Amino acid sequence: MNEKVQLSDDIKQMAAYAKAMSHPVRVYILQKLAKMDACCYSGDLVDELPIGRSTLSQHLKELKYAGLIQGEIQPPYIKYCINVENWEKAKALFELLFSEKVQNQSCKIKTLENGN
Amino acid sequence: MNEKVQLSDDIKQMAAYAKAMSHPVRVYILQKLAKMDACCYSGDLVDELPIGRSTLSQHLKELKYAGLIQGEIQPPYIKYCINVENWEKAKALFELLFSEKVQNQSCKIKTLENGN
DNA sequence: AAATCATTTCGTATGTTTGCGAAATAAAGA
DNA sequence: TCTTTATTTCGCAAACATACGAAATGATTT
Repeated sequence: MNEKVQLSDDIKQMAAYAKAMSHPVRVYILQKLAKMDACCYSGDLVDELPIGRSTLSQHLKELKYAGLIQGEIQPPYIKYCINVENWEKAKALFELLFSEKVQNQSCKIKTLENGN
Repeated sequence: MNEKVQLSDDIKQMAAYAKAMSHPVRVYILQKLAKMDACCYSGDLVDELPIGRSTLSQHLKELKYAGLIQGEIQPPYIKYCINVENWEKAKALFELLFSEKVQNQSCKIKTLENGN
């Protein structure tokens, strides 16, 4: 009776990208790298963000792990920038989800408040 | 010397939306609600997803908390659908981030592999 | 009033994330 | 070679996320 669905690779991939973007510091880094259309150093970031070096390093690691950024060792620095290939993949996945033209349905009344 | 930046509300909001989307089950639910352009019941979902009722309920709660869905009590069911207003907000935030035309930079060589 | 149905909340276990400072690494300059 | 600089890894603590089954809720049907 229960036709259990198996969650597709696209869905899992999208969740993984979303997870990488689920922290304000990481959104900030991505925005900065995308906006600059350029690379930047860990040191630049630690100066402007209210977190410690090791914490920033972990956030960068997360973004690398998700594939959204990449780093090139350029002693004595490491230069980070967007991983364009995966960035486009993420873009496509989010665009696809948000492209559905959602309309207000019958359940307009928010009977269940947010946060409860 | 350290001009610490304070993370903007938009960045925090975007991270919150991303967090809500950071689990495959929740992506699946959002996709389904957006695609159907319709509402659905918790019972419909529990039949097709490989998770228990209480776990599903928590995922729905997360999505409600983030504001991406809303539920209308329609005894004996609860009908869920996309919260259009916030959906559009999320869409706009993601579009803005991804709209930056990123190009390959000098750090094309992935010296740091993903996952390490 | 009792049984049923859909869903949520509670309690609990386990695992993951976030943060820090200290130590490690790795390259460059004195 | 010793020191400095940039970054990461380690070890730890606190907080949060995910999952489950059992109990609670709240409305409907018998």
